[in-house]
Amino acid sequence: MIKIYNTLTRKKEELKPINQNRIKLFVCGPTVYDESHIGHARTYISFDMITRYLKNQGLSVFYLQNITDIDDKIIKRASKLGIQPVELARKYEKEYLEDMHLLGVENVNYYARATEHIPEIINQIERLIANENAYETETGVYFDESSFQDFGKLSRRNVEDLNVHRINPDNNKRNPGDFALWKKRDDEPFWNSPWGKGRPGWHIEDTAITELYLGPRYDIHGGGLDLIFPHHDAEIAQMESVSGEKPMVRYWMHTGFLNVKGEKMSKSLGNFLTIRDLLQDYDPDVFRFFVLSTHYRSPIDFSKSALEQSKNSLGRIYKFMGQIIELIESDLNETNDQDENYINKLELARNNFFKAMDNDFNTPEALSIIFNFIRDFNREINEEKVSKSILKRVMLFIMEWGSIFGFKLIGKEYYEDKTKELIDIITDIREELRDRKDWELSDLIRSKLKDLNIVLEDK
RNA sequence: GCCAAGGUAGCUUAGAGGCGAAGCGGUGGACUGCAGAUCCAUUACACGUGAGUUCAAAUCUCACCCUUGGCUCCA
Repeated sequence: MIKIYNTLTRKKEELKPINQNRIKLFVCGPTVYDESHIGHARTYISFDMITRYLKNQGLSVFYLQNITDIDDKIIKRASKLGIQPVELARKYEKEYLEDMHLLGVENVNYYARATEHIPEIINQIERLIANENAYETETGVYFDESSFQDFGKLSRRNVEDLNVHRINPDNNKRNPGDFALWKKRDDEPFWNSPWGKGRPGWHIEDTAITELYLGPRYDIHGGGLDLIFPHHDAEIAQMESVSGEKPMVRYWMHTGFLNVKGEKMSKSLGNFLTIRDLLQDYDPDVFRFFVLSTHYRSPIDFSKSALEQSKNSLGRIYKFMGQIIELIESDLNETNDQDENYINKLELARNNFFKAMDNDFNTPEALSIIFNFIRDFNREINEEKVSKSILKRVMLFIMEWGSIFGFKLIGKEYYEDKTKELIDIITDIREELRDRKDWELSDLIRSKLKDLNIVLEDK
């Protein structure tokens, strides 16, 4: 039984799909105006793991993500660079997808661009106006917060608070908390609409897209903690007003922030790190392990030393796997009289592992079970009590872990490229040999290196 | 001000009333020609502070201290 922490109820609830064993999942995608950063990576790695686990548990998942490819930031940046907004958006969308691929995020079934769903957006706004949930002003079309009783139910804010802290009141709006569905603009990229030229507001693309592909009600909606308010509250208001059905989403899932040295990562603080910067220095798997070694809802503090720790921890698992494979390829007995005992131990560990994952995807606890298991089995292996058939089962268990956490444990060497350092060591040793006038061995080294197209030229 | 999340060994993190957890790191030992890997032991008064409830509190209650975040750009 999988339990999920639902932001809406602030409780863990049993996952019950709306439709048999199918899960419809939507996660808010990025606004593609710049390179993606490691905070994005944290969120999308988390939902990738979640999707992998749901699939492992026999659920059929349709994972949809939007791409916000039109908004103020894109337009501003593009005009600064003297290029078309669409050009900028496509460039960063491409980089985003490449980054995700490198990080092993590969379970999104469909990416939906906002600009390719303008008719659906307009149609949804028209229905909101018809329902008297929205109204038109000189500057655009706005959602009327007072028309939706549950407004703010996800973030648990009340409307009065929202109105007090409004920064720039727009006098055309009925309530300060009303948000734009359609912005009337004709000096920027625009689309024609019943309200003239303009472009969509921030929140409407998601509900237009999810209504099209997932319907008015679906299972899980995810995103970063920072989207709860106002974005997800706005989505609920829009969709539940349009359809009259509720809840729009059964389970709201939010990932915690990634901080750097205890502070929020931001460009102004100078602690901003893009995925590309990160991957200059670290293996994607190491970052992935780092992310999954903290619960997805907890804040996670990024630092070089934390990544070093992750690298060593992950290395332990890779080494164990290497050892297992080596033994399976050895001439060990296929079975022995201890097998039953080990099958029981293995099953116990496996059950505990799944129990941890069932509990709101508790990857840190699941990892601690894996490490305990590895220690115990290392001990047994040292004492040479384990047969080949057991080792094969162990291998399958670790690989199952790998498939859920997103690590390819086979066919991937776990070491850094130290070629340059290695050559330095070899040439140093050869220099030592030459000093000793061991011409035979130093010539042999030179010729062996030449076979590898590495040419040494002595002065 | 309002609303959240959090403070657990040197570090990174789980746990949520009852045998002191996992990894990383440090130290010692076993194994090894040496090293590594691995194992064992050890390092640790482990639970922000002060009260309370309870046979029993890191876990529940209250108060307080501290950190971080959100409060219409945000993953």
